[in-house]
Amino acid sequence: MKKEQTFSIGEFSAKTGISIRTLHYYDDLGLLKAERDPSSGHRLYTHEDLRKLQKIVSLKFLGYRLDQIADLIQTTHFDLGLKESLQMQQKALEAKKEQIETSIKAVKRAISLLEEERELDSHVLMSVIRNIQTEKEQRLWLEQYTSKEFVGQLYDKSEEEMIELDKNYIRLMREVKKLVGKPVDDPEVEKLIDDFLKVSSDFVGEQDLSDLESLPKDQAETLQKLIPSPLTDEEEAWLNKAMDHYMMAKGMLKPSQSDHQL
Amino acid sequence: MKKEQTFSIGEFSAKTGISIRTLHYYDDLGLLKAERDPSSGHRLYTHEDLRKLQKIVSLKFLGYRLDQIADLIQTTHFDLGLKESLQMQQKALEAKKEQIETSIKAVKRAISLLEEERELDSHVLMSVIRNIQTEKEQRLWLEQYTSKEFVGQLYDKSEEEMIELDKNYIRLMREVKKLVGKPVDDPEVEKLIDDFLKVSSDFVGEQDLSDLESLPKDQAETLQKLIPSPLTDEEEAWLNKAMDHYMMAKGMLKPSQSDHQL
DNA sequence: ATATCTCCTTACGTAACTAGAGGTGCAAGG
DNA sequence: CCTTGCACCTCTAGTTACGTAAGGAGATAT
Repeated sequence: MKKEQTFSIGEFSAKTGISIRTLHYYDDLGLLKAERDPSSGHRLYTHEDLRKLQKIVSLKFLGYRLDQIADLIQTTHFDLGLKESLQMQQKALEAKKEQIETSIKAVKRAISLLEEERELDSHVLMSVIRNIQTEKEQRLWLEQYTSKEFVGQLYDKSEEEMIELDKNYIRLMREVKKLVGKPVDDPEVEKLIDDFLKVSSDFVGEQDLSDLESLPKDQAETLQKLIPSPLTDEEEAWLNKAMDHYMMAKGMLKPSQSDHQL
Repeated sequence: MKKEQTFSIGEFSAKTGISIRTLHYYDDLGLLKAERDPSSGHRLYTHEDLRKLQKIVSLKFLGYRLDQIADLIQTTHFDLGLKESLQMQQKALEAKKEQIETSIKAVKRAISLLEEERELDSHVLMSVIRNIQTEKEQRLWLEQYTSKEFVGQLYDKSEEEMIELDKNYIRLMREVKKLVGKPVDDPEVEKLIDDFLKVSSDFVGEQDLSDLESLPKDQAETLQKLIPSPLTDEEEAWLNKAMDHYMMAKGMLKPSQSDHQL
């Protein structure tokens, strides 16, 4: 005759910090079935249940879903089989972590941009964010066609450089949106294109562009999908026209696919 | 007459990587309403919609919920008002990140324990995990009653020390589970308690225990809730008895609340 | 006798989709 | 002409891990 101390669901909930509703739920699922007081129908929890619940909570903490936990708590001894499973959990968790870290990076950059500019076009901000979001894909994609070093030089910049680039980018986009529609030979427009080219060359730094220029045209389209533009169709068309005109005027040939993407 | 190129939902989905279902869903929500071909009823997406979708995806990336996004995409210009909102996002994201990091830590430790031991009692492993999970609370709680330095010395150990401690812990628990029921004056039991005390003193290191011993008894209970034991009631009771006997025999007084918790 | 307390069950709400069933319109192949 | 297939449509239900609320029973306190 063990005196088997039991607890009501309320006591058990208070003891463990797990809500009554959750205990009901686990009971319904069969994950943690409590005995019943035959007269009242009230659930009775034992010390044994307490340990079982601790197991459940721990496994949940490791990232397992309840149905997986239902399987796992059957076994009283863990062996190397669990190791594999744990390694999968680890990978899943690390993926989540990385994705959150990228988001944090984007949020931070958005904040510092807002601090500098105090008001900006939503499309512009969005395109900056989307750029961060897709950076990894962009790199992987570019590495396919160029080299790892090239990509590294392109992307691995310091915090300040990044912000500087963002600011320039924003300024340029603002200008474009302001000047759109003006004749392509307007001096203001010419200055804009000048600026554009300067910022672009700052961006790529002192590296060799031949890698980039050897990209076939159809793949440049794929790249465009990865790097979103904050411009409307008209703005984009106008900018292309202005670019072409500038190139022609300066005798820099090739009035075809001018690429103004950063 | 703008030629307004439009896309079917399939094309749009392929272009953006967002599933057709999701596009339907966004349409139903009113988040991204597509025009309809009057004859077929098919959805028609424009370039405008593309940019809107990019905004949606970007905001989702920043951690906003769809209903919040529905509000946010109304405004075409962002200002300092958004900054606060972004800072909240940042905090939320960082909280998530921390929690994931703790989980990763737990998973890693579980893995390395499994590698060392190759098979172990599930309760023991769970209690190790739960210990990691509640470490923060334990620290906060202890800091209330002792000092920050004391707590720091207790918890801030190197990776190897941690694993070493875990291994000792596991060994002790295994021993307890093996010897449970033996008479308290059995030499094996005595050796176990010896071991227990040695490991405990290794754990607290060369620091002053007076801080810990001044904890009132009722609060020691609270601590027990935070630090789960992998032992069954019998095992626990037996261990307490053995402890008391050991203390008495060695003339170390106080046969009351022996505390074998790590 | 009534109010309060703890417990019970049933069932709907949440977030952001995914999956499936069942149906329409249109083009090409037999 | 009929069928097949494709791309699209709508509508319903399922997913995860609960939270919240409604309505009721039995025990205790005033």
